[in-house]
Amino acid sequence: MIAEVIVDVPAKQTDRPFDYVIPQSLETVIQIGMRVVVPFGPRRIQGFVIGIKPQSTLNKLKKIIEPLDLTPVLSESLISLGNWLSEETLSYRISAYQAMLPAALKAKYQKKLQVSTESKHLLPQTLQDLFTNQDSILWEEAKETGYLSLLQQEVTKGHILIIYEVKDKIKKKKRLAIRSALSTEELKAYQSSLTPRAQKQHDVIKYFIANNDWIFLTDLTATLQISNAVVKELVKKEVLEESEREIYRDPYENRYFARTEPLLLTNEQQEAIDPIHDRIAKSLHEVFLLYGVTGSGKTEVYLQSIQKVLERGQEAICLVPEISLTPQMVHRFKGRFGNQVAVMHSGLSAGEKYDEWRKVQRGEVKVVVGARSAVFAPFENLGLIIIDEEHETSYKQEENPKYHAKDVAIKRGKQGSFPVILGSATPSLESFARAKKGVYTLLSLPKRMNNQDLPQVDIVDMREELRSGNRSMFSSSLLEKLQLRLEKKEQTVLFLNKRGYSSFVMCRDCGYVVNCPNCDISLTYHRHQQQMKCHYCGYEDHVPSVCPECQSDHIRYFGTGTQKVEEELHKVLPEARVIRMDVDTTSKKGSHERLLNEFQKGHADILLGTQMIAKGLDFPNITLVGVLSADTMLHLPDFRSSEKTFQLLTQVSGRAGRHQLPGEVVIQTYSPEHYSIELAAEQNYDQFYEREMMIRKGLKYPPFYFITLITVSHEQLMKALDVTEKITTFLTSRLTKSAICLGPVASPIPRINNRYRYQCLIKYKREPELNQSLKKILDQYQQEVTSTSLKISVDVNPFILM
DNA sequence: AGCACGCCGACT
DNA sequence: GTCGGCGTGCTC
Repeated sequence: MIAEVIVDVPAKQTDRPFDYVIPQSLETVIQIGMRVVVPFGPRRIQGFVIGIKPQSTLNKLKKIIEPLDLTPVLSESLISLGNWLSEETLSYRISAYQAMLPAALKAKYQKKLQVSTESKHLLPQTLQDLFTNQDSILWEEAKETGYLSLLQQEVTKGHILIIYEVKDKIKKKKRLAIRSALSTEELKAYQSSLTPRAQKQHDVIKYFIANNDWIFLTDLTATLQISNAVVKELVKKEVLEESEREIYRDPYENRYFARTEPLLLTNEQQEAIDPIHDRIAKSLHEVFLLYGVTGSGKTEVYLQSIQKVLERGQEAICLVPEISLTPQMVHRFKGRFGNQVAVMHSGLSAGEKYDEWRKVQRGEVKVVVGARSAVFAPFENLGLIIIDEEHETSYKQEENPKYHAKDVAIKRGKQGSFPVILGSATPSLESFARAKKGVYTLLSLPKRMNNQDLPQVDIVDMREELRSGNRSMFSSSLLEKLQLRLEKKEQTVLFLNKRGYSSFVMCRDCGYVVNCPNCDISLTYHRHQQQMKCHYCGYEDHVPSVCPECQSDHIRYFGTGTQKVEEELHKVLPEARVIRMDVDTTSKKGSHERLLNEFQKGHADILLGTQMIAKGLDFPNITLVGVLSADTMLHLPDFRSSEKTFQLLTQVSGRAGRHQLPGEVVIQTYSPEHYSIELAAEQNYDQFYEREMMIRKGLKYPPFYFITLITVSHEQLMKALDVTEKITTFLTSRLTKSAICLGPVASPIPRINNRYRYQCLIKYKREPELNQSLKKILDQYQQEVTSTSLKISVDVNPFILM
């Protein structure tokens, strides 16, 4: 039989199946969806079997070397989903398949030089020394010895072989398990033959007479209070046998989740859930937009919908944005569905991710809660996909394949004929517009659960503060309220919006800003290392003490980091206990949850943080939320900046007063009259939607138009510009009249790592030929892409326009 | 992506 | 006359 294999070479020319003979011995083993090792040119590489057929049109085929899996890692439906994904995102099929699997399944390649014992003595002395203790050395190491040409001579003589190894990236975690090697009768006989002094052995035998199953060595020694030696001795005597047993790493091991029962739904929740339950029962595909204000009980709707799916013997996926940020969410799912839940998020190690994935693959769990890539969970009988906080940008992957989890979810929903729920308090304009058009079904939860009032929001004009002589980062109003909370022993959350607002070094005399020499952006100041770093290429430099332009020593850093805010806080409120949450304090595993726990227990008065504290916090004692700089991302070159600002502010404000105590919110801003800030303060989504839609319509942006962004980069500015120009001309000629092709324009970051970047932005309504045209472009420049430094990136529905 | 093959300049 | 530079094209 012949296998069609997609090989692990992400390139245009290899983005198609290659035929291989399945050797007789593997005919019953090799299945569609398995990873295999195949010879490819002189190398050995990994590939995916995507088809099996009796014959090939070619006649001199190579053989599959070996399978890498015992069971397929991709089902046929996931393979076709992968093909769709590569088609939609214009990426390679191999990249699409790999994006659907845990990283642990990506192959690791090693090139080695190997010498056989017979030919070892034939080598020149210098080379023999290299192989004294080993039969092979890594190619990389060989390069460093400087004997590479000498070694290559031996390769041609046939004394040394070049071998290519394909390995899995991680090892399976194993533990030693023990069981009896004898029958119960034999054990009893052995027991009676023991001397009375061998008490411990006696205990072990007694245990195995009662239990003849496998037990982990560690568990056995712990329960019987014995040492390993006792067991090892019995293994040696062949009374017991041992075996390496594969185990799962459970990130939530030893954690207790209080069991919860379905809550009684409010009338509104019931009305929202009815149509969902109906489509689940009828196995109908439909997309629901669940639009519910913060605290309206969306999660309970999710949980009870999943319940329904499980009762029908189907499985469900719930996507949440970066789940490690919301341990509370995990608690709710584990509490309701116990060990039927697998959790997948970026906080897990590669091994843990792999283990969670395998629980799904083996059918040991029925529910997955996870970040973006969990949308590919290998369930075979899916009944529901939920996307919580559907407006979140983290659902879009910025690397190839540049997919949006929402599109994948809907595709799977259509294929499997089941509903998809998109939930948000601040839906993306795209989704809300679709709901209004009837493409999605709108379900609303307009009221908070306990009818709590929305918090009182104050907008503080920081320009006024400055005029009245307050140069600190806290307005007098915020400071006053902070003091009041300290007295009343209530908690405050301070939110610093850092995105698009990094600390940079500027000369106060001449305005010189320290820039990266390779990229056209300013270097970011890193306080703890006293260094300047470029976030795009990694360039590092010292902080200058005098201005390189005008020699003035009035050069200092600008921008507000959480550390600086913390210092200021200590100055003005020395008695306040502050917990700071940012990338520095949460980089260690589990530290995120630990800090939140401390805050919840009341070990601090103020929680100070960035983006990451905007979601999921639901603590009864928080009565004040302060937003230190509401408008920093309003001025980014992004047509979604108003939308993002509105969503973020609404989100943050929702943190206050979720329980008995009423909440207050202070928003500090330099543009208090901006509609996204004013309307976020009122929590007025509907009016924001209307305003923003008007603007989008005028500017021909989504949801009125689709957009696709092409970015061309090259070491030479002229080349990048020239190619972009040609692409723009080509596209303009092939698109319909209603499409707009903007370009070539310099990218908002015109140079990264010494590569100049130009873009072409396409806005269109309906362009069925677009994908075809884009493929043509990629084909056209394929040669230049491989031979010169030209790079062309295509992003269909981009979220970042840089 | 790698790697071999192949055609030109700088050395023993 | 050979070593090694990297342009070109292929990998079942």
